[in-house]
Amino acid sequence: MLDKNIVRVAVPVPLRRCFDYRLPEDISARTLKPGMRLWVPFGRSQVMGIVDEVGVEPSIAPGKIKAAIKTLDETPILNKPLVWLCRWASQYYHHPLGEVYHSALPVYFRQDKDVVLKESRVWQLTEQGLQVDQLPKNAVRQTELLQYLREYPLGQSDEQLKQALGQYKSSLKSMENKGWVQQIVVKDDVDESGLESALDLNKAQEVAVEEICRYQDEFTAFLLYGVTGSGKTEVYLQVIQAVLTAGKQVLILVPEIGLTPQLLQRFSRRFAVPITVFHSGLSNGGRAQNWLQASTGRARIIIGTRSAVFACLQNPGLIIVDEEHDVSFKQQDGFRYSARDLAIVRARHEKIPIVLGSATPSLESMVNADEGRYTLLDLPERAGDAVHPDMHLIDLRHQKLDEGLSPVLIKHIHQHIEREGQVLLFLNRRGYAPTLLCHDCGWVGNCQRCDAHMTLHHASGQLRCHHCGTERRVDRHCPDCGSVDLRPIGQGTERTEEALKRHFPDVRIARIDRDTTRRKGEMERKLKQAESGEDQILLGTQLLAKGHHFPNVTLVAILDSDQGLFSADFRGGERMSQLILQVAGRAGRAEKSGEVLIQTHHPDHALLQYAIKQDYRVLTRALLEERQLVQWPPYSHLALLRAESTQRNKPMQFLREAAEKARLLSSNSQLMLLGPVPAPMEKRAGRYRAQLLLQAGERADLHNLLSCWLNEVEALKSSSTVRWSLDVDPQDMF
DNA sequence: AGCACGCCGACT
DNA sequence: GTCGGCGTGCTC
Repeated sequence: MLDKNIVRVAVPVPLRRCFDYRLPEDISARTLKPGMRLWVPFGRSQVMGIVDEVGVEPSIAPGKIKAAIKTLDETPILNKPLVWLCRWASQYYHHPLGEVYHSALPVYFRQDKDVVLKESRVWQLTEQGLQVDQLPKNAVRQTELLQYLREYPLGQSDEQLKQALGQYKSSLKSMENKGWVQQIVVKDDVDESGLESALDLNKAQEVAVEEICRYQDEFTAFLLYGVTGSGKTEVYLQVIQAVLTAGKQVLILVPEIGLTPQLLQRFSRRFAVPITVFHSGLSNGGRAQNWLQASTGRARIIIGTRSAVFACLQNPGLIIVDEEHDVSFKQQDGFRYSARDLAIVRARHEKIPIVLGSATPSLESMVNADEGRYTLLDLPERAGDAVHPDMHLIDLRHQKLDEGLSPVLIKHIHQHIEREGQVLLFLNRRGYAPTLLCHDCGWVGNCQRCDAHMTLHHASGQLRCHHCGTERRVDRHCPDCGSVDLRPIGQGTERTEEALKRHFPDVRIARIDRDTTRRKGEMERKLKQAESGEDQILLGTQLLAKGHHFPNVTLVAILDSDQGLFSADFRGGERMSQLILQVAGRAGRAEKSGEVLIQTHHPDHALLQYAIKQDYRVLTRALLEERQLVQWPPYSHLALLRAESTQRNKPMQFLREAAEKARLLSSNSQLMLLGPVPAPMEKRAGRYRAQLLLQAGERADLHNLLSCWLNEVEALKSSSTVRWSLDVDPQDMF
């Protein structure tokens, strides 16, 4: 029997069900809507829940139902399309609805507190400030601020200044005291003078813009496939212009925080509309404010990382997913959603176009385009005069290497530096050396908590485990036999930097990896310096491969491509190919022609051979044939049940029982069970891990099974002895 | 996930 | 005699 005073509430606990509450007299069932926040008693405490349904049949005895305390909203904080998206995601990823809602909301909204949207303010130069031309040499910060604000006549928010310049507050204050800058309240209709104007488009760009704009009021998915430098961003900008003109909002998803400042600056030079950002670098307060900017419709452009796919929008008109192939769109723990996939689902539901952009689209997207679900927009030319870089393999076999650098490579670095070019080197291993070995007794620096070696970090004199973070001081002596003959084995960026310094003593070398960019803002500072061309050799990990523009780079080299070629993950080849082509895009963008060198022990490997021809289409065809042959995605669909415990046998035992249940349920469907097997690195951070893979030809078969199966899995006694989770469409199997 | 209840070991 | 270990069970 339906009772209008009973509401179903999604509470932030890892339970795949909702809880019922009775409405007290001061809350009317009529004003309560799904998507509203409700303050409710839960266990011994009180939590914020989201109303899922009003007027339901109670699922437990009426006597057990508690009364809700109060509502926290007058209108639903999550609008209808967002409630729909969260419910959809909860079902698709089989993740508790309460937790899905929770990840869609900034932490501020989880508390019993009022959050109101403040006016947005920006800093501008005053007349007086514009006239200042020379500052004392030591006023570095002020000079920077002055220059920077000149570029933005419409002003910059605290947020934007912080992103661009880091620590700036005190310098700005003293400039304010001198009357050079002032803070003004942004009006919603800003004047458009001083903005950059649109660039001329080439034929392909023009077609892309026209195509996308043609479908402004319906769902269409576009795959914007364009090599680096083909002018994807200009296509985005012109399409955004059209959407803004129509009075709608644009949501742009990017893979990394590191990419937001660049985009933010480019957009704010082009559009006179409020822009807001969503990413993990924001404070809680900032997050809440930006969220409100988007949900009230004040912000017209919203740029963010993964979680921004849940940004509540007043009037969305377009979604863009930039670098759609990037794995960071998939959340790797907890609620394991793919922001790219949810963005598609969202666009379809909101009836708006979505653009997926990449120079190296994922195989999934390529197949979707081939089969007509996405409209392919090809940007074949490099804008401007830039040409494809020359790409060559360096055969490392029988070569005498100096810390992983071949003589051929060293010669090329010399040549490029002599010609004033900049050199970019990739080595995907930070630290000094992957491990430390005792030459006398064979002791190696293993991690106690993981099945892994500890990486030697020379500068800090430590062995550090990159999987759990454990650190240990390095002695002069072997801990086992006391010998002093301890030898670092293999190369990391720290060691390669040392070798480079030896070869190029007069050259400025910058190392960019997580170790050298630990401090906040350090990454931005280093990149800025690198982009200016001040450093002649840039050495870094994959951090460097993502979307940064280094206009002076003429030589790019991958020092060790072999580890990617023989990865245990079936996506290893795809990742490696994407990396090579992304990296190649960093070479020779401007007037200087570029060169790309790849060091390998397997110069005949088919993937490398395809990659150096720089034809991603041919490459994907080869990769897809392989996938089809063994029926891996995109030709099948996967779900991975993971389990971990501090006791070695528990995860396997639980997964064996779970597999048995699955076998019983799936006797007549096309479902394959692979495993359970111990995870490739069985022990990590002191926990033993195992996994069970489910594979199905049809997505529907998989999902039909999952719902029933998880209920049974939950009911297993062994399920409470392990930590387990389901990963739908896993990206990284390990 | 929290948080309690509950039944067995080494301590002031 | 207590303090506290973490196994098990519940949360409307």
